[in-house]
Amino acid sequence: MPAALRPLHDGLALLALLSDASEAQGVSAVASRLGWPKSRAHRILAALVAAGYAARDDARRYRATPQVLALASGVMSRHPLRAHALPVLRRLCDRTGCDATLSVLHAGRSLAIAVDSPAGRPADDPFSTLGRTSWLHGAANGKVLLAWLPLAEQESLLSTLPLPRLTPRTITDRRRLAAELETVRAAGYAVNDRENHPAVFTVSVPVFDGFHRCLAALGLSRRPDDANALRLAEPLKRAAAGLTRTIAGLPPRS
Amino acid sequence: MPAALRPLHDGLALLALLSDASEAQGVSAVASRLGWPKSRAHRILAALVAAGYAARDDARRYRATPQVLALASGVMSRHPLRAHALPVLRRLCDRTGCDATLSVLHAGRSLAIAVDSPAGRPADDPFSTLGRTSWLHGAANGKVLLAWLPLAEQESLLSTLPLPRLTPRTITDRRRLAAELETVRAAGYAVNDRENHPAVFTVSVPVFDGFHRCLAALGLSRRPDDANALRLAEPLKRAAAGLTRTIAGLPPRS
DNA sequence: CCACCATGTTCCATATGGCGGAACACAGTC
DNA sequence: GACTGTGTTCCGCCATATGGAACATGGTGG
Repeated sequence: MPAALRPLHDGLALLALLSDASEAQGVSAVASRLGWPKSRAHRILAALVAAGYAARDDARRYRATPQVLALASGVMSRHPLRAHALPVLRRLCDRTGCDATLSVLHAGRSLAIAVDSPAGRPADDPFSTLGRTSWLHGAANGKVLLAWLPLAEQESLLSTLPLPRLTPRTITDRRRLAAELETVRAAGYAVNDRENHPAVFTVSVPVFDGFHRCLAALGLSRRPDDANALRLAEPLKRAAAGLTRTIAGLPPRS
Repeated sequence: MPAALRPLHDGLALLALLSDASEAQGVSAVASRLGWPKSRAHRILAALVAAGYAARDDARRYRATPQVLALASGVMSRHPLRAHALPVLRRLCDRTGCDATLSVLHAGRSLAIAVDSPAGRPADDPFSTLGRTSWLHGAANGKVLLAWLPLAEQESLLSTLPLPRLTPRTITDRRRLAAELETVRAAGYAVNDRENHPAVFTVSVPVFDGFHRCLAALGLSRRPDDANALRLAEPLKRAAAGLTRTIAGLPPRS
């Protein structure tokens, strides 16, 4: 039953494209990227502008307006995990000098719902951006989310997910990935050493709810040099345990 | 030329509604809030779910998913002002113990594009949420944005904006508001003393680009008790001046 | 200077697919 | 068991999205 409410579907796709694009996009660029006829791209861009979610440059190129933030504000302020995690992230990255990211599983990817970086420095880790998603097999947070997933879902994901090679070190073999997840579960934390970006090393631990279901993954990222997993893993585990304790009393949330 | 691309328009409206709503909404609730027939609400909700931006509860009620964050991530990470402002916000709120908010003018409202609160405490100010918008006449940031607007636009806004009473102290008279803006320009900062929310006191200063155009407003919020505007205004002014200096070399941005 | 290409915009006959009222199903309540 | 509130499905009508082609526009290079 595809092709339902096509204007809506297309509009959201276009908005996502604009949001992702680093530069303003023209009608033709949009049309070719999405495989649309120009007239459609034009029509939908005009509608997005009319709705205030996109703006047209002097050069007739389009970008997303800050109004899209309004769409996200509710989710950001309302998510209970996020609210409780923010102070924890702050302390973690101030103490370790790393970028801290809290991610949840969404649509087969790892989605960052809370982020912080050390005082006085913008985020280093290119994946440490609110709302940014990563491949599960490449990111430490992704491995954690995968490792503590109920078996049925884990197997289903493991067999259907594509495992593209993101860097030379990415795990692209399903058997090796399964073995890695075993290791992760045993150790209680996951490591990503330049497996999804050549300049990022991450350690991640799970955050549970009251029923020991893994709700999220909490990760610390730094440059790969002299990285010492254990040094990061211990404070991380303690922080996650604290979060788990705080969350345990709260109602669950998708 | 209204009523163009209605499914898109409606879908965005619905998504905004879901995002704003504090609780999950049922089909009927949505329909009545937007004045739609139930069938339309149902159809569009289904489409949003199919697109992954909404999720259906066990109780058949709908909420926005974290995927909407993905729409905002680009805008957040790409906005140059925001990137440079984040460390400044961090220092400000750690030193003063207040919530810090950077806002821009968007569609006749003040829109928060960067936010921070002191370490170890969630945000106090209910308006200190990324993407949240406020009335220009009630918020300190809004007054600043209004006060340094080019005269033509300022007058146009001043004469068209409704000035609803938000608290007993809100300025609802256009003449008084104009006088207040005069004062703000003269002082170099704006104050909002429970004019917006009974428990919020805010001081705000402008951030300029290289041509002395006011790009944004930088505000500090705290509880109204023992608030001392001058104590906050001075460090604020210094921080904003620093930001202005940093920004001056950067290309302008809507 | 003009031919050229790529881009943005407008137009239009067609039929796709959104439309909403009404009928249906399902709970929970008095 | 009648009732009121949900959410869901159905269907004939016709609004309106569709995309190709024609029309602008403007920058580039021969």
